[in-house]
Amino acid sequence: MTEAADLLAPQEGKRERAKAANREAILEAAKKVFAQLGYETATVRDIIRGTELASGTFYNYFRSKEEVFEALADDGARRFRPILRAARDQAADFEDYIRRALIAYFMFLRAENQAEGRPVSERRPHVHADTPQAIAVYNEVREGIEDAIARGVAPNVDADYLASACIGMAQELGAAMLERTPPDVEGASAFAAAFVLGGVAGLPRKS
Amino acid sequence: MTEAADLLAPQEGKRERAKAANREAILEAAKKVFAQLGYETATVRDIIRGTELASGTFYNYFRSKEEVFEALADDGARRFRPILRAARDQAADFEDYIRRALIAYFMFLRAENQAEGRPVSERRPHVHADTPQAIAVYNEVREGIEDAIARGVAPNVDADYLASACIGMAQELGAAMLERTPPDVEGASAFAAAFVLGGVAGLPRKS
Amino acid sequence: MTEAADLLAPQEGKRERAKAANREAILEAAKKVFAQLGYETATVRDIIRGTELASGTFYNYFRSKEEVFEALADDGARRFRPILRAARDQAADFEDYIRRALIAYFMFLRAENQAEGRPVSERRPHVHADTPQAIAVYNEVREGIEDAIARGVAPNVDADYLASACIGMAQELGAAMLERTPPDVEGASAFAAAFVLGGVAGLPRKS
Amino acid sequence: MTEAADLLAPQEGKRERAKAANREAILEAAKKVFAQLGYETATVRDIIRGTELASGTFYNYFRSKEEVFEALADDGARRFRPILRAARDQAADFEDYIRRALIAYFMFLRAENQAEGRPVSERRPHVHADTPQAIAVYNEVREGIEDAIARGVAPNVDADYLASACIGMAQELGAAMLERTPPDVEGASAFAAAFVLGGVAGLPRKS
DNA sequence: CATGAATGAGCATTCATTCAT
DNA sequence: CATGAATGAATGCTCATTCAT
Repeated sequence: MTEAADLLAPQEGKRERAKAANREAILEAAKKVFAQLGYETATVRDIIRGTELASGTFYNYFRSKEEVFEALADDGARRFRPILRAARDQAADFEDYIRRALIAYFMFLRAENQAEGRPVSERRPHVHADTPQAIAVYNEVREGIEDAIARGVAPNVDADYLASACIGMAQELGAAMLERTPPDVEGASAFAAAFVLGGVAGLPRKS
Repeated sequence: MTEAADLLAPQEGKRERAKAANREAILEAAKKVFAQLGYETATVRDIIRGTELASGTFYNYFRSKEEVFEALADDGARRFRPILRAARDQAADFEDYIRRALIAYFMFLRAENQAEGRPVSERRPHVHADTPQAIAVYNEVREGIEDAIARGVAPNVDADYLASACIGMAQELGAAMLERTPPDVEGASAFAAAFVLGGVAGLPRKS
Repeated sequence: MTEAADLLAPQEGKRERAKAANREAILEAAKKVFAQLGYETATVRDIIRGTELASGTFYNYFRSKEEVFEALADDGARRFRPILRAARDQAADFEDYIRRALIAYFMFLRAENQAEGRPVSERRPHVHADTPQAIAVYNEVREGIEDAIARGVAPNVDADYLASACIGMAQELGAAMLERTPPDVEGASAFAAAFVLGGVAGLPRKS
Repeated sequence: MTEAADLLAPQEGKRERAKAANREAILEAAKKVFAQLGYETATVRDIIRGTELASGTFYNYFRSKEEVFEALADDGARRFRPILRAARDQAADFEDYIRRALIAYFMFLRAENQAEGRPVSERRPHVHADTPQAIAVYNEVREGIEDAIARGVAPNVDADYLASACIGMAQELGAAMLERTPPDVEGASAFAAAFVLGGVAGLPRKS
């Protein structure tokens, strides 16, 4: 506000830096907590317990658990969208697009989960990842597929069903991939692409 | 309650029958409650509220919410397994098996969910069905597929990946199906079968 | 429910008795707490701290602080109304009615507050009693006065103003009375009656 | 910090003026907030939100919510006392004094509350105004009455009771007046004066 | 065995107050 | 002095679970 002060004071911004760091700390903690406990089970207290902050401080940054969740989802979407977009732009044809998209997806998945995942043996067996990023990516991919069909670059099949099928497959395959050490993005991508392309080929065209 | 039985049955077994009836009532209520509220959101109180029993009585039958959940899952599995088994036994070949299994799966899904579903618009978008039965069936199907590959009736591909892919696809497709009114088991089954069979055909054989 | 058992079991009802006792304990504690701290300042925890019950137990009896408050107010009203009614029915004329009503009011006040009042030296100086009973009685009295004017037994003056004036006077006078030891109901009643009757006599009649 | 500047200081006083302005801003905001929310419900945050200052700044001027409240009360008293004093000095006799004092009181009340009042329908029915000024005036008036009796210009009645009666009446009548639009100071004053004078006339003299 | 009141840990959230900047 | 982020105690309330009846 006072410019004179600004000139003298490069140390101004310490507060801003702390603020950003705290926000990041909360998001980081929330990411872990959501991954380990799931959205419903996770509590705001679990999240702040994962930081060095006090309970009230959480509310200086987010108004609720829901809001952190959305911030995280936005973040995931923001980072994944351009990747998927690039895949689409560079793709020669539908087959190429599928291949690129799947590689992008599995790479993203590995990147996001390299930190630490849910303990291998779940309490709730095999209920799907409801982490914010997963959901964001989920939606992104679904749109991509529906869009491809709408634009006619993909065969004219039931778009909703196809998107669901691909998404479900990729999601579950992703989980399987992540359980291998190291997660073989290559193998999973190749498998998924072949499966989808073969699958689409076998599908009945819509009237 | 069942008068005929009462007539035949001096009073012996009255307790047993009451016990069984109570247990059944709890399971029935739990099924509805899980379907409507989801596992996490549902409370033990929600469940007993769905019966005519007192809260404490719940604990004479189950030690916790988790335990009812598992009982329900076991129940689902117990009822689905023979159906799947029959599909396998009657199947002429792999293609036929897949078709039958998928039809069985989607029919089971519809049957389980026809009662009353979660309000259409979820709070958390597209987090998977976490009803006990779905999970049970999930595992059943996975075993079926892995078994088929192991027995050589299915092409020699990565079993884990294939099972995951099929399961994920079927699960998500099932969700999409249930959102159509009425749920078209036929369409979904046909779609899924074509997709899987095409997909398998496109898959690289393992060395 | 089982009548036979009922016959055998005079000890049945232990639970009911405990329940009633607890309810009473909460009301009793709430009465003290509201009197000492005021409605706003008082917390549910303050109330249960005044009993031997656990925090959650409060909610088996009342849904909120507001609800205890109302129960207390209802209670006060229920006990005061017949007294006031009797005063009215037995009164020979308006003067007699006022006298009786005021005596009834001050007696009720003494009875309610004989237990223990707010510490003489308040933190918030002289903000009026917002105890449930006081409010209940307040409303009762106001209605009595307005009714008397409406029925023509009282001089035709501004009813709203008169009720307010009487109420305010009685309230404050009551507080003053309670600070004398022992509270002289007689003196206060006589003073108040004379004041009101003289006051009414001096009032301008409405057109 | 700049003491030197202060000593030399053409610009001297800038700080003081800012300080005074801030203090005033807080008091002004507090007045509104207390009037709208009531003392208990109002929070320090509500108050500073009504200024352009930062939360911490509040504590450079007042140590707590309680302290602002008292400052406001002092302020009210400081402004009302001379008015009441003037009424006394100009009064020809006791009757005149009462009349003038009540007019002064109701005018002051209207002036203080003309800005914006609490929403008409209170949550808690008819708990008295707990604004600081009202309390200050309350005390001022009480002293005035007790003083008058002590000085013998008023009839020799129970001073404590008379003060209480008048105060209570005026307070409640004031509330009733404020609920009329526009608040008729004239009518209320006339009513109150007639009531009090008549009332006093009817009172038993002390031995 | 059924009952349902009691329990108390736990949760989300608010708020007065402090203190580094 | 002003600032506003951090703090953590306190609050209302829920809920799984226990246990006397």
